[in-house]
Amino acid sequence: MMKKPLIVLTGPTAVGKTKLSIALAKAVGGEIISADSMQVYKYMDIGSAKIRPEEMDGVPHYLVDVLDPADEFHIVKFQEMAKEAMEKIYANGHIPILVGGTGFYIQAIVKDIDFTENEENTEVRAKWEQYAKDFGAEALHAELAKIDPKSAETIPTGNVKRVVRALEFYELSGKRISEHNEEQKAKGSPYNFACFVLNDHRNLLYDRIEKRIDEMLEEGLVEEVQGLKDRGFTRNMVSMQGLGYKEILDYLDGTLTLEEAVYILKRDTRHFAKRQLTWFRREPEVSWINKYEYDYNDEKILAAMMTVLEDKGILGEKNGN
RNA sequence: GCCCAGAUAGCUCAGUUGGUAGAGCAAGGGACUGAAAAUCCCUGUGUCGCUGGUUCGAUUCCGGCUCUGGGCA
Repeated sequence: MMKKPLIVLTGPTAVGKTKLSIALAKAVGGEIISADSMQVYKYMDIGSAKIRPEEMDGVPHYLVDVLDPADEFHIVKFQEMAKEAMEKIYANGHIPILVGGTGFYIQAIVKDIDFTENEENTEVRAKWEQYAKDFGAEALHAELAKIDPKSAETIPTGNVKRVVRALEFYELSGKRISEHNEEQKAKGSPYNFACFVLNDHRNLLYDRIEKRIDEMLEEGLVEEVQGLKDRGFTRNMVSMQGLGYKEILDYLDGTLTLEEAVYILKRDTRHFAKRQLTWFRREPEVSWINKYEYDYNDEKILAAMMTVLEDKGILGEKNGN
């Protein structure tokens, strides 16, 4: 059976993915699935740089504006929802386009990573978190070394979050997470896919990030966060840990001045963009689209993308319809 | 005009009882498989303001100059 087509458009925050995604979808007859951990949430429009309905220009979007900020969202849920959306898009005779900056989420789809090993169990996780608090990160790490030495070697002692997950994984599934990871890494993709990473010179990207944050503030980011606070959403929720939300929340709570909050927000968004690029760099099968190589011209960029899609035969099936 | 305090990494500063220097932040690199806009790891040479002097040797001591704070007139 022929592999189904899949297009991915990613890149660091604020490079211009959203704008390009619409042009791409129109050129290819695609429908968009957001691979973004914050744009899924309702009421979080400004801070998540969510696409506005009028910007969609008729292109169907999935996984945007569908969850309540109090809802849990994580990679497994994302994968489920995204796959469901893909089925609909294929049924429509269209090509799914995954658009977003979360490399981990994209990989979960492209490689179809298997997360079915165990059910989520907050008790086990809470137990190990408490263990770390009581006895320290080193003691926790020592526990991991007992059952999964390989993971213990790879995961730094200080990264309590990942040590806890490794311990949790073993306790719930009886398997070592290091083995699970190796299996999943070895997998090929079930899709005929192309993954584009949109990028620009680092300093220009940083300029754009800062400018965009200033614009968010002008558009009413503070008011948006105040509104979320009024609705009872709190910082312990995953949604409120998003960039722009946690910092403004600190300001509203009086922990920071607005100036400090904005400084931290800009800085942490820069750090985030850098981390995103680190992730994409190690992905072997991606096509880098450096905007400066195309004179910042969307038509040229689109033409380059179309060439890749044709070479990979991704548009072939659609034309056959 | 006079007095005092500064002038050291992109920024804020520490330090060298004279043997050419180090923290935090920024910046850069990396990891990541059920919190990922999260979590974590690694990376510090710069005319020590300029200019004379003392000295084997000055960023460190002395003089002058420039600039920046603050004070007195």
